[in-house]
Amino acid sequence: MNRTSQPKRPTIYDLAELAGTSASAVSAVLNGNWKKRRISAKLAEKITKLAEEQGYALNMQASALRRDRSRIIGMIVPKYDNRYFGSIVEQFEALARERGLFPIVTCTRRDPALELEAARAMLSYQVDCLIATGATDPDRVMDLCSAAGVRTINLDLPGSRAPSVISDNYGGALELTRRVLANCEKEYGEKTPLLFVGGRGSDHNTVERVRGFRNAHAQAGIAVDERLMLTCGYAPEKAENAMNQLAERTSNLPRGMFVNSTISLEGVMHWIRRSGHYADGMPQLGCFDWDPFVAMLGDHIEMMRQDVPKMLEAVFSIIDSGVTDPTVVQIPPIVENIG
Amino acid sequence: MNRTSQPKRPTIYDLAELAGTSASAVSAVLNGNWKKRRISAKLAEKITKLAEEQGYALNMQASALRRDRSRIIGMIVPKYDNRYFGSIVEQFEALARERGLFPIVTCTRRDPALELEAARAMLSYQVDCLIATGATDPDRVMDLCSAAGVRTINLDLPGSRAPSVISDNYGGALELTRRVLANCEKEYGEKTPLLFVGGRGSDHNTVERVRGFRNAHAQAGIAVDERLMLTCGYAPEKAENAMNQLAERTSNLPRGMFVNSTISLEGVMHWIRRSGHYADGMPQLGCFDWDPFVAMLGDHIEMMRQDVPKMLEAVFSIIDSGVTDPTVVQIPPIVENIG
DNA sequence: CACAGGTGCTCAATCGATGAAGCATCAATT
DNA sequence: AATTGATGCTTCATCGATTGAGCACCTGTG
Repeated sequence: MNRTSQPKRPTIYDLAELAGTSASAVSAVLNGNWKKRRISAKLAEKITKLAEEQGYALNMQASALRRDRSRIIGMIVPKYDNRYFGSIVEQFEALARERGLFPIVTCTRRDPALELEAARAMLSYQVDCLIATGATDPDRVMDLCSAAGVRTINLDLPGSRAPSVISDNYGGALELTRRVLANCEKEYGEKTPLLFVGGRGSDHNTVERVRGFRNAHAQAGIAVDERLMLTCGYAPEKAENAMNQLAERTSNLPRGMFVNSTISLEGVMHWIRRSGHYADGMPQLGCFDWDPFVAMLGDHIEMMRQDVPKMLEAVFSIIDSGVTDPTVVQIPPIVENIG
Repeated sequence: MNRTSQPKRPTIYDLAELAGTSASAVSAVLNGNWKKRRISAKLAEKITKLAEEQGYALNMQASALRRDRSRIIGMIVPKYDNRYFGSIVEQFEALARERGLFPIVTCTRRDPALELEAARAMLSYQVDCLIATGATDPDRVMDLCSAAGVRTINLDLPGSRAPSVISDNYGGALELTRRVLANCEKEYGEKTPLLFVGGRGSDHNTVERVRGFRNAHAQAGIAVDERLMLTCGYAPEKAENAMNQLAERTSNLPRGMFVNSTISLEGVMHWIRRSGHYADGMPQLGCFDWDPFVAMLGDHIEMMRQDVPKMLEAVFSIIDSGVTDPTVVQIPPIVENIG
């Protein structure tokens, strides 16, 4: 197949020698602007064929070093363990490739230190632009990048010094809370405050969702029970612990719950099964995020699905338009119908 | 913060000028081998401080161009829409970083053309090694890479010309089938063949799982019903269509099912809900893959969880040991207990 | 016949980091 | 005084691709 199985990959100089021409001609042909550089179609064809035969692959390090732009676009993402971030990454890669950009994505496990380290690594790889998804400290990431002259865009969680694309957390939470409250009233015939569980009290999304949650209660004429506000973090174990502690404090468990992510829901559901509470009937649930199997868990659960395609379109239209001021684009999430 | 907000990022030459020294001294200090190069601690400290102040970040393109190895390790992965691939990627990134490698991952959406394009792109970025996860055509990827002198390791699906790490699909399927058959017998009091749904008839994993499925039937003294072997692809819609067509062909639907992935299970569950079949009672299910919410769907479902941590340890021990011959390492999957 | 303008290429500098080779300087030894 | 051997640096070529500048050669026009 390949001649004498070269250990080294061929360069434009190797091809030039084989074709009896110069490296600059080869370069011009292979990066497509041979017409501008007035190379004959005959030579172009010869070089193209040779490149194919030799299994030539452009050395992007060399190419990116020479050009001003690297055509690499980076994204940091907290986790790969749910459909929301999974589809963000898939969509990001697809849209990046459509634009001829090379996407590199790295997962920071919700660890602020890893977040900065990852951002630094991306800068070393000369990314033209960095998308910080769900960053715990978007502004520090932004500082790092702006010092290097690299644009940032925040996704999922907003920052204060770069453009951000986020869900309409307030509106989504308002609607989701309304629905769960309505389900409770329909099911149990009484107005009763919901539990709020999951998320960090310090993060913008949680703050906004809590606001929507409170306003929906106010509009329904229901007083929020402050003991039922559990912003304990997103991880399943944290949600489960919070539920355990709640159950120790009170015998009067809530009839309905607002769960702040599928990943927190995992802990809540696990607790419900393990603890034996709600053995007489599941609570009415609302989940801010979507998962196909959660949708099959029963008809007592409502979901808000964040509109990932629209969010990423917004991100790329910011990139394309060159906006850099800290505007916040809010994308309404979608009420997901069961089944 | 940063002086006059330079649009260009500082290079070792900029730092050298500021420090009144040479670029090679700066380079030696910043990449840590200044002791070998006999740079004084005093100068080293001065340069380090200056680098920090100026927000210096190494240009990896330049660095990688100069060195022989890029310290980049690539992975291609079919999808991000399930926990299996999600945890593979997370684990991969963690282990790569532990070794001082920079992981780049790209998702190929089960598209053979995109798979090759992605592999080519990775080669352009001079990856030292490429992990092909669940590749539809691992040997083509291998050919591309070996022409460029880059090692490949297959993960999840084996190839014939590079080392592979896969689950023990035969053993896992044998055990899973046994369990579902036993559940059926316990529940319905009769021996009855299961349905097999999902996966591609051409892929190694599916072939092996079918083999385990058949042998478990044989060992239980049950004849496999050939009309119930639906290797229709992995996508939810494909599984759903296959179920629809099956239901049109027969009125006698199976009492138990072997579903070849969570993603196929999504389609099967959707069909069960929509179609109204099984309204009188869910079938006994077995799923080759794990998802926390599936585990909560009920007690009529068994799961085999692929042992991702062990699989990735195996991958990196192959990398570390330098093995390149086409050995296949099989990692037993884990029976996941409900709840 | 001179000269403009086009065609088809080559030369050489450049991007930033690296490291082998080499050059001072100084202290210790013969 | 001459030699050896550290010590502490600098110089320069190099990695592979890109691109402005420039060199031959050819065709057509006045």
